[in-house]
Amino acid sequence: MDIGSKSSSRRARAVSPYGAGRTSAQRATIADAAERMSGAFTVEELAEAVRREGGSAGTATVYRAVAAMSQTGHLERVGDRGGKSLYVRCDVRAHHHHLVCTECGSIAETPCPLDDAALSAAGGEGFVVTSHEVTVYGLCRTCSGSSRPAEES
Amino acid sequence: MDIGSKSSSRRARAVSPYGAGRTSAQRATIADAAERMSGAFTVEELAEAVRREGGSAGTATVYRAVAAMSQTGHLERVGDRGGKSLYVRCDVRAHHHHLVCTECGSIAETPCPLDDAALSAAGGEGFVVTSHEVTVYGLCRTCSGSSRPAEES
DNA sequence: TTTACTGCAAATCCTTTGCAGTCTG
DNA sequence: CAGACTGCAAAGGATTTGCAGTAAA
Repeated sequence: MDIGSKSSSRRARAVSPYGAGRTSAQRATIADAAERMSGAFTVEELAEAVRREGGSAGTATVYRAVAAMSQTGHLERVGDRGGKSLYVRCDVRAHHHHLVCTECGSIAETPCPLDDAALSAAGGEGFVVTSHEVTVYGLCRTCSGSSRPAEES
Repeated sequence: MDIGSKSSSRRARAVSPYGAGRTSAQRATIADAAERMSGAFTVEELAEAVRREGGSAGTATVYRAVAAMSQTGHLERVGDRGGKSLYVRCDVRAHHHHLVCTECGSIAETPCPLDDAALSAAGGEGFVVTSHEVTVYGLCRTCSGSSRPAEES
């Protein structure tokens, strides 16, 4: 999100493997770690994963890498957990959205359920739709199977 | 959002006028100011609006009021601008989503473009859909009229 | 050689919290 | 009266930034 400084994803030159301008060991390891993460993760968790993989990267570096990868679409921010931003790795190629399990936090991709007609209809008269975001919350297969679907504050 | 500390919008008892437990002058003024805000606003902007209306309310109070109103659905967080959370006043009664103008930041409501079928289809096998969020970005009537409709997702 | 990327630590700064006093119900 | 709500100021804590050093191109 971040309204006001909307993403205008103009792409002029081919992006580097991981969205970075240069290929440093850290950026590569960070991208790799992100690739292996299952579900959503915080920057902090990603940093831990990097170290676990044997790499080293300061907090600032991870933050900067995440920012870079978010800009190229390799990563996407999908909300927050306890004040920390949550990100998920994305398949840059296809337009898709996310299924978020409110029980365990796992995230899965889902094809876009909206077509152009639905979108322009949503926009209505005078509103030019340029992009959209859809997030579906619920219980993943695992969570819906074992825990009671109860839920009430 | 805030995955992990879900939102279960089940309401048990009738809510007070503005979602507060008690009706203090501040809460009333804050709710009023929110009512008058056009588009999205930050807590800080809401506080300014309150003072402009002649009321007084400390920052902490406004934050607490916003939190309370968010919980009752009178306010909804719709992203952030420069690190500050953005909120919009909502019509509590109907299920709807938001149209966000990426040019001026104004926000409008739009009916939900998804039906149950589309939702369960999105969830697919094993995922139990409990709620969802849709945000449509584009240019509002005003902005699309005067500025070039460039940009593509 | 140029300059993007790193790291560390200091700095930012939005948001939350502790507490004592005030006011609603 | 009980306990919600306020305000002020002091945390709290995620994210950013300055700077000098290192390495990719």
